[in-house]
Amino acid sequence: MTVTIYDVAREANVSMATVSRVVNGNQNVKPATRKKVLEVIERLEYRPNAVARGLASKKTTTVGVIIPDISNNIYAEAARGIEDIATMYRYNIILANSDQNEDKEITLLDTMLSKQVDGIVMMSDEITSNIHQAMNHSPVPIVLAGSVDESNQFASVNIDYFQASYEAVQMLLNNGHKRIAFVSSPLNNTVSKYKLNGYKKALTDANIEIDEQLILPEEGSYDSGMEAWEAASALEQPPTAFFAGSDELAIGIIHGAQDNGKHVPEEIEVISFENSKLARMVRPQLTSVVLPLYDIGAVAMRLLTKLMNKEEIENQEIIIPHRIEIRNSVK
Amino acid sequence: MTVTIYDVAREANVSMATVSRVVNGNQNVKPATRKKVLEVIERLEYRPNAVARGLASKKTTTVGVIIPDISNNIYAEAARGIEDIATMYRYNIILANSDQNEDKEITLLDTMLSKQVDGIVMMSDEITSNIHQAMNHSPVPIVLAGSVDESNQFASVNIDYFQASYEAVQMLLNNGHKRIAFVSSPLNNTVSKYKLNGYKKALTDANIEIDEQLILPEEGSYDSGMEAWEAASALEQPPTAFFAGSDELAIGIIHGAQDNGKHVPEEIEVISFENSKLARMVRPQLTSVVLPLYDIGAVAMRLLTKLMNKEEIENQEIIIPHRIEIRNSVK
DNA sequence: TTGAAAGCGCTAACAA
DNA sequence: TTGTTAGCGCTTTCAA
Repeated sequence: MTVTIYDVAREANVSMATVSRVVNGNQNVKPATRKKVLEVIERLEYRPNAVARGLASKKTTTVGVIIPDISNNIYAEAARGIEDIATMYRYNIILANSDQNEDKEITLLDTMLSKQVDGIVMMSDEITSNIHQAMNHSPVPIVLAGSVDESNQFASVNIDYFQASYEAVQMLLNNGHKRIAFVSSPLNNTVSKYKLNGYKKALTDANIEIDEQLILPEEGSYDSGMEAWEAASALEQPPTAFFAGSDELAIGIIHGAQDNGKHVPEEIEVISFENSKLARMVRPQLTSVVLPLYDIGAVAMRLLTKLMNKEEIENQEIIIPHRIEIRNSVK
Repeated sequence: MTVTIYDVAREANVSMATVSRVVNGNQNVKPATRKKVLEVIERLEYRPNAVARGLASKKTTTVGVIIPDISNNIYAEAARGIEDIATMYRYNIILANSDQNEDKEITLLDTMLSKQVDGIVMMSDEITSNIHQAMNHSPVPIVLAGSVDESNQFASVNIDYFQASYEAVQMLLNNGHKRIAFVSSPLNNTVSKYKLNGYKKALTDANIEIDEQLILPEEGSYDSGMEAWEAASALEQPPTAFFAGSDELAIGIIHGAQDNGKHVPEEIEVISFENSKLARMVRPQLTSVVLPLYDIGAVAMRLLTKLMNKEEIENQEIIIPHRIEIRNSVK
């Protein structure tokens, strides 16, 4: 029913090997033969079976992508970067959501390997030792995107979260703030930990004592931003500025403040860490560290192609540059 | 190097057929044999090769997902619904972005079929006749999610866009508005066309003449929402209410109005069509038709599993219920 | 309950 | 430049 390479060979009066050659663009085929084969392929509407090809060649030209949650813009943006570069290099992507769950991440790694992917791009908030081990067992290369592995063993693409946070907090410090709140995801998230360290270092360098009450680990959602504002404003000495770990958090904080009659940035200043398109969709618009998610995904995928190709890599832990986009939530 | 079913068979002193049976949960295996095989599998860390299995069984347990753009929240939400149900039924997903481009959509269909997916979920703004034809050539089932095919030939999952729009505009009408603007994506988008028809019908039923100047086809982005506001407010008789095709558009319109000193909803009322999490992240919060993207994706995938399973389907054009979420952008 | 054997559709030596 | 021939790792009759 389905037409196979064998049907084409018969119709064109050549061997399957020759058909295979023309399909794969092998130059060792006489132009006349190629033409004849191509005609038959078109006439029969022959479509090579990638599964059979994968079995024979041990390459599937598909890569696995494990991310926490595609419906979260942060990851979706990265996924787009990954897919664009994958397409550019003629790979397809098997995409799966892990919900940040260690068991799922490990199961997913296993599933993808059983599907014989040629490589994997992974985004994970915390590379636990179990995941570590699973990754080490992989016969194909894996690169971490926007995820840091503290053992520094795996290929990865990130920005310098510590330094970026340091600069963000410094901006607030330069505006005279002494009480700056840190609002970010739970601290088992490795990236958040780096952000916190940057925050602390900036304060310490400015000779400001760290007040644990101002460190508010939240979920990253809009609502938890509002909650963070409430918790912070209830303090005896409330903060006058916020360093938010994401745009949603920042918007939640700003709305929390505004709903209570506070003006941003006149009374409360807020700096975010993400710079998604949301940053421009609030009043005041968000001043934010730009986290180049698309680029992180794209560079990670590009790195993976090199690894799959067994090219020599000078440095497999890539740090891409960051900057701060100045808008109106900071004076 | 990699361990195969053959290695397991040898180690366990059984035939490959028996190993295959235990791996596939076939009941015709003596418990003792099963136990022995399972032990060897564990000891050897045997992982079945899904590609070989796919070639032999002609099933890959993977489905293709073609969507316009994963970095757009609308599609990402649907993708999550698709993936969740796929996972539930033990399918993996090959995800690709089409950017609404007909050529890409057709190429993608072809690529996925060559990878031998067992089925396809597709989201597309316009099912052109070329796509139509490509879909008809598919040996595996395809279901459209949140996409309407005007020929009514394919399985699909949608809400009643016409009726939902009718109700939204009616809500504005009931508040006394006579000049209501329609702002939505370009009208080659089939869904937008239905929305426009709902809008027109509501006006006509209220004996209000349709003013083409109030129909503003935009891109769907925040910026084009702002532009729509500007264009509309520059009219001799500007609209007093807006029906926006997406949350971003609605927010752009609201900010456009607010930046020019207008109050929403006191002076300008806006109703949206989407109800993403953005709807709550503006002031005033958006009153919006809820477009249940996650559900659309989930139901589409569920339908696909039935089709792949060759189950009898009573109705392959599913319309799921919609409602309007009342918030504060409408009085 | 188990095994033997024939493919699934293709690639990749190797030979000619 | 082309063809022959083994596989790739598994499923699936068919027999035993």
